[in-house]
Amino acid sequence: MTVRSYVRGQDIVRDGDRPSECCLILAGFAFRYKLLPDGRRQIMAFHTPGDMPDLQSLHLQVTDHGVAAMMPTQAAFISHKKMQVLTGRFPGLLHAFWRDTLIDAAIVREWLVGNGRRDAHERIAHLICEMLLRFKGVGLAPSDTFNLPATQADIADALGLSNVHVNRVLQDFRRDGLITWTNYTVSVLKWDELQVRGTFDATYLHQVHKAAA
Amino acid sequence: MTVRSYVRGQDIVRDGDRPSECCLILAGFAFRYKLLPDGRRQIMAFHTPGDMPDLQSLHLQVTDHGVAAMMPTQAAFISHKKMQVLTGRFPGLLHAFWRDTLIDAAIVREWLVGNGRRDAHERIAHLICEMLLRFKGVGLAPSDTFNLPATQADIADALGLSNVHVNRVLQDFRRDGLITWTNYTVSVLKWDELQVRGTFDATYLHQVHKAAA
DNA sequence: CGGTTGTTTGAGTTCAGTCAAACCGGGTGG
DNA sequence: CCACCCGGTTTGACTGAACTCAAACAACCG
Repeated sequence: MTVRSYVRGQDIVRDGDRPSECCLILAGFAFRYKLLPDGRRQIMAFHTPGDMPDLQSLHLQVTDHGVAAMMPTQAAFISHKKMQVLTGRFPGLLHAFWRDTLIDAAIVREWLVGNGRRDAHERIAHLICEMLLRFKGVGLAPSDTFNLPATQADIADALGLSNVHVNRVLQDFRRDGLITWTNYTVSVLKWDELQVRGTFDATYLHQVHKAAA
Repeated sequence: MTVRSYVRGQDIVRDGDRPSECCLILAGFAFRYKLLPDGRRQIMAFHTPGDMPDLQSLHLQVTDHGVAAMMPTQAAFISHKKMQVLTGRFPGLLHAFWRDTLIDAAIVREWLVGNGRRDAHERIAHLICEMLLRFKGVGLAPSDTFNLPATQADIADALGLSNVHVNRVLQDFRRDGLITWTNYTVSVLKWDELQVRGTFDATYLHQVHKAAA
């Protein structure tokens, strides 16, 4: 097992690789993304410490998307061989990993709904709701405030919008007193209303402890 | 194990259920979908005979989306208990199921890219490319022609477009001699050009036999 | 032969994109 | 210590892809 460090923007896993190890985020923030030939980018997930964004490499030879750091980030790498030994010995672990990839997929599906059928305001409200609950679940948002090292352009690429439009929607939400969002720090001021604006329903997160919010 | 029959539009798995069994499509066609409170719909996957759209229910208590029949369809239901016995006895099966859910997720991610960053022409071209390769893989498109029991409104709900716009794009593709699409039968006439128009790259399908096309 | 479902066409609208410039704060080097 | 730069945010003006609404058309079916 090796640990490596990354700076903002650096690839942790490269699209097209054939990894022989899985990575575990130890500290920092990462996202998964795909690029179209002409440079358009779609971000498909945000990852916090404790996540293993790369579990699929255990079964799928070639990686079909990249993982990049959003800020100084440390990741541990565990060889597939060792993973197999571990899961062979502790079948519970195997099911936990599988479950993890299933929740991951559930979140991507919800994003698909957003990019397909929600308008810009709904998408952004929904994303904030999701972040807050997920971050609460892992202790990254003890109050209704959390740190999110994403630029407005990153948010745009996650939600299929332009950075300009993200900016305008955020201003609307600020004007309406729903949130504050400065300096990579997000605070949710009116949770209930934000949920409504985002047509948010937390079922898809499959959280065991229904985090109160 | 029980077998049930469904008509077009009927739910095979209902959103919000707590299933105690997994379903296997035996014949027909199905899709997975979510509805927003006001009725907007997002289709998240199409399924052919042999697929198990519901594998996630093995690990996630409550279903976060529906599965519905696109035409007269038969599905077999296998209890979770039996699934556990099977996978316990044949660990290879367990990994095959996991792998299947991973590919499923990879396809959803690619759809996310489409709905987020591809325009209408690209989305539709991409979907046709994907369908052709997947259907070839399971013998449903021996030539470059296949049956797809989806209305233009279904396609619209899969791609985050309006039915009217889908119609207009299809006319463009027909005019350019890329495809024909009548009576639920799709033929790809210019595979190479269609791939270009859809910025299609088959990596994400993780097909073992690189299906020639 | 009506009724129903799906496709096609036309006209007008809008949400979000593009382009371009101004602004702002933090870091750096002269 | 300040001028400059750079990444990120904000603002304004204009554009356009895709949507909505509404009606016509076509095919199928009982």
